[in-house]
Amino acid sequence: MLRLMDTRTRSVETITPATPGVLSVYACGPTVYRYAHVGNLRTFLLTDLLRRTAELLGLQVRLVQNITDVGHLQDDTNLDADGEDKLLAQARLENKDPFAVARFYEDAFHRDLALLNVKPADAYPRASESIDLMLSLIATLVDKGHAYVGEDGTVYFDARSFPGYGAISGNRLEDLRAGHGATGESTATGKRFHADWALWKRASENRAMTWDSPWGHGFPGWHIECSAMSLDLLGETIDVHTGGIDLRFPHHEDERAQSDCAVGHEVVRHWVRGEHLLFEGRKMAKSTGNVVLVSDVVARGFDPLALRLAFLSSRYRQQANLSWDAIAGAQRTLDRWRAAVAAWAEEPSKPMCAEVQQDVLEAFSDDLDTPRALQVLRKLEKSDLPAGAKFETFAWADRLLGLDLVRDVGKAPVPLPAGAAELLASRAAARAAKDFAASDRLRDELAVLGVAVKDTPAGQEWTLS
RNA sequence: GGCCGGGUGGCCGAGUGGCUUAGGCAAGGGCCUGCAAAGCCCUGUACGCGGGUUCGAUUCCCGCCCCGGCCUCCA
Repeated sequence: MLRLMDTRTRSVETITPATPGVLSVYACGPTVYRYAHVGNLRTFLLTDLLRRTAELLGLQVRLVQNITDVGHLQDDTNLDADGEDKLLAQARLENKDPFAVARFYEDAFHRDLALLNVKPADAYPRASESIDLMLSLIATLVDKGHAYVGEDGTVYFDARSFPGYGAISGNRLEDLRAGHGATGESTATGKRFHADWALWKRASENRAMTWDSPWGHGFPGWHIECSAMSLDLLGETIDVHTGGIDLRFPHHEDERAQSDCAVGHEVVRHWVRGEHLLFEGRKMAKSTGNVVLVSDVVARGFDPLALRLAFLSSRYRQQANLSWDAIAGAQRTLDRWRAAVAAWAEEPSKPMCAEVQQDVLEAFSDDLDTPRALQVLRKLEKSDLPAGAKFETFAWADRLLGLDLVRDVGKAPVPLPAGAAELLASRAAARAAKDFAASDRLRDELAVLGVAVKDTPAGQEWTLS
């Protein structure tokens, strides 16, 4: 049985799909105006772990993840026609068409997911291609009295029309400060109430990324896209909705209000959110200047899956403090496990260790307790169970871990650099003759070529560094 | 002002009303080795502060301090 921390009820809930056997999951995706940083990816990994666990438990998973390529403003309080969209700002910076920018970073997003072994979702709907869905949802909300056209021509959701507003975030309408952050002053002109938010914004004719609508030429607000696309692709009941903790408010609060008001009942059954990743003690953010990309991890010589392992070593709903040391430590473990798995694979296959298998699956089922699962596997690694059983169990567990642990099994030997074979032969001869001065000199020469030599009872062995 | 999450040994990080009190990294000692490397073994008794509940609290409750985040940009 899969259990997850539901941030609405604030307790660990057993996940029972509304449709038996089929788990529907909606994951808040990226706004594709820049590369995703590793903090973003940690949240996407959460969805992947959920999916892998559910599948191993025998559920069919229907996963939808949106691509936000329009409507996400730099500053949502600036609701006039010049409100700057994140994508438009980036397009201006890069001197490109905004949709070209969006497609570029969307491709990068998919590549990053692949590098982290995150399985693709079943659908990646784009906001810009779901405008009709949003317009019809907005019309429904206006008809039902949950939305109104403000004096500025923008369509707003009436926050006070949804009694459950605030249930996710714990924010009470009367305690919300008007305006942006602590500054206090609202800059929006057409709202009836400061907590109302825009569903459709009026825009001037010459603005890019705009569409015609019954409420004039304009563009959608950020929150409405998730309601529209999730209702369309997953229906009026969604088992699990994932995202980052920072989306709790206002994004998810507003999405819930829109979806529930449109269909008349609770749409999302469970909200699951990943905590922030800190880097060197600070939240990873552009404004903090500590953004790390997958490409940065690769540039430092690490396997992207070392990053995945580093993430697995802490619980998704705990803030984690990542560092280069932590990634390096994960890389060492990853290397050791891959080598061990490859060595075990040489031994006769034995049945999986059922107890370990059960413990690992139970750890994942228990609100994705990956640190515990890793502990179970470390114990197995050091146990005196047959190598064949260790191999089978690790190979099985990798379906959850996604670390390519069997990558080096039966791997063809890597060719030596030119001249290295001769040096190795000379060194073997020198050692046989107990000429250790020559032996040490040859070891240094091989190291320069990138060949690391170590001596074992069976003779010298080498690896490429 | 409101809301959320934390404070665990040198560092990172699990966890728990008592039990041999994770694990990793780093450190020290040892085995092994011609020397290294790798590996293996051993060592280090920690839970922010003050109260309370309890036979017993790091774990539960209250207060306080500190840290991170959110309050209409954010995974």
